[in-house]
Amino acid sequence: MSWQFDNERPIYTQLLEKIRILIISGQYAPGSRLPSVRELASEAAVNPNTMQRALAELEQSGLIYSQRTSGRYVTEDKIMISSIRESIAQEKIHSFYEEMKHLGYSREEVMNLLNKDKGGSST
Amino acid sequence: MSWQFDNERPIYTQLLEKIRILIISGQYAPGSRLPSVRELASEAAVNPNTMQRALAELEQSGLIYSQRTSGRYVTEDKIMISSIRESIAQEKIHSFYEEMKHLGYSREEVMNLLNKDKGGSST
Amino acid sequence: MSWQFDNERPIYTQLLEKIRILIISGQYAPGSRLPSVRELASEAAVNPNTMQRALAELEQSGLIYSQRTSGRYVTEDKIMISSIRESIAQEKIHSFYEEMKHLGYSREEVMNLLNKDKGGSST
Amino acid sequence: MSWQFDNERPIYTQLLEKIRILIISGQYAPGSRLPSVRELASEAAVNPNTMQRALAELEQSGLIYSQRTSGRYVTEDKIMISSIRESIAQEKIHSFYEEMKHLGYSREEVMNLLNKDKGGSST
DNA sequence: GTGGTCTAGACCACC
DNA sequence: GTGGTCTAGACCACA
Repeated sequence: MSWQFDNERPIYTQLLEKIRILIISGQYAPGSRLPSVRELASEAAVNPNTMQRALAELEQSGLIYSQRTSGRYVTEDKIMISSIRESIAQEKIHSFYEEMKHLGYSREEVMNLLNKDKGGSST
Repeated sequence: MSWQFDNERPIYTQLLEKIRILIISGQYAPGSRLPSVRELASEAAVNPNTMQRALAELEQSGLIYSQRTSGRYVTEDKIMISSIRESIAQEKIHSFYEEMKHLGYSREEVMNLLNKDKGGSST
Repeated sequence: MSWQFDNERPIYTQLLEKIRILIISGQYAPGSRLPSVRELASEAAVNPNTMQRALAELEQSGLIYSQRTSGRYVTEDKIMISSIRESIAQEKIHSFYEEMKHLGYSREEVMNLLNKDKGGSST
Repeated sequence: MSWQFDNERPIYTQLLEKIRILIISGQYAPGSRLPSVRELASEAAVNPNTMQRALAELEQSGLIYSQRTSGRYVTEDKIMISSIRESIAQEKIHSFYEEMKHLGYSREEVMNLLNKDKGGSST
């Protein structure tokens, strides 16, 4: 797990997105218990309050819920998880496509470029 | 031209990106003169200082240059413009592709989704 | 019986209120014997300690009393029961009325709205 | 303005509700600027962070929005304001009515009690 | 001066 | 030990 942040955006936002990815991609399974706030915070090397805030926002979105004293759990609602996954993907695709159009690329050109990137190393 | 901003990122950054797009996509032609800071600022409904800052950063990148008394001009260097265009595109493609991989989408799935978005309305 | 809880308030408080309602509304008759802590706890799917605490507080208020060996009983004092019932009702009415006033509703408007809700389904 | 809190619920929740009432009842007019976080915090005698949190939640609900550096403003959307007002009222009425039913009061009895409370002093 | 973020640390109710 | 709240205080980017 990477847990590295850029300074452009708030840390809690980046935490939120990272954990959301872990849930959406199934690495935190539906219904499973998350590590405690303190554990996650120390693992990510942030203040527990910061992690707390990220989790609180995730909770508000419904992806996780907290059980008063026993910990936090991923929602069991697989439909919600996959629908969030899809809506995030849709949003990313749409905005990506728009940005490329603004740069003056047609759909075909975008496709070509995407194909070229196929073997690219990742970060 | 839209000129609407979100509160997540500094306005001057958003201005910078918008103007850069205008140059890269050719709507501000190479060698042409930009509107004055005041004009641009009032058009975008921002503080002239903010617009000034955006232009200053653009100038630093070499995309525009200022002529002492007569104003600011887009660079005549078409090579630079197109190379910036391409590097921005490459970067967007790469990060987009990475993000989709994190969401668990394969290249083929991304392609399919992109094709589906074909007829989507734009903003 | 529902026995479902929200996370905003302590569970033992919610248990307490629910049982108090059962007594006040007569579903646990004056002088009758309550189910054992274990029974109640398993029925409500909570930890026996939690149920215990709820009952202890109820006992303190005088609504129930415990008989050394034979269990807990609802008080025979019908006057006390009905007076508690009325004071709770008064309190609810008063605070409800105040809240509606804060929202800017006159007494007449409240009455109208209450009449409209007449046929509403309940949870 | 009262600004007194009970210990049962988080302070930021109570702050949120109080400010929401001020907006909904029109005491903070649509489009008007709110006092700064620091002002509000000192007025309510709470830590600025606590006030900040309350305002952040209000912002998320759409009732207020923050202008990067100039302050926070009440939404201009009067429709939203009045619809929130009504939904809060509906919710209060419904739950009040339900609670009274649980206590064993019929609609007519509730009406009578409400009428009696007519001249009651408030807190 | 404005909103916003982050840290450090303490304290609490709950189970 | 769990989540949660609150404080105090520092710091930052922004307009």
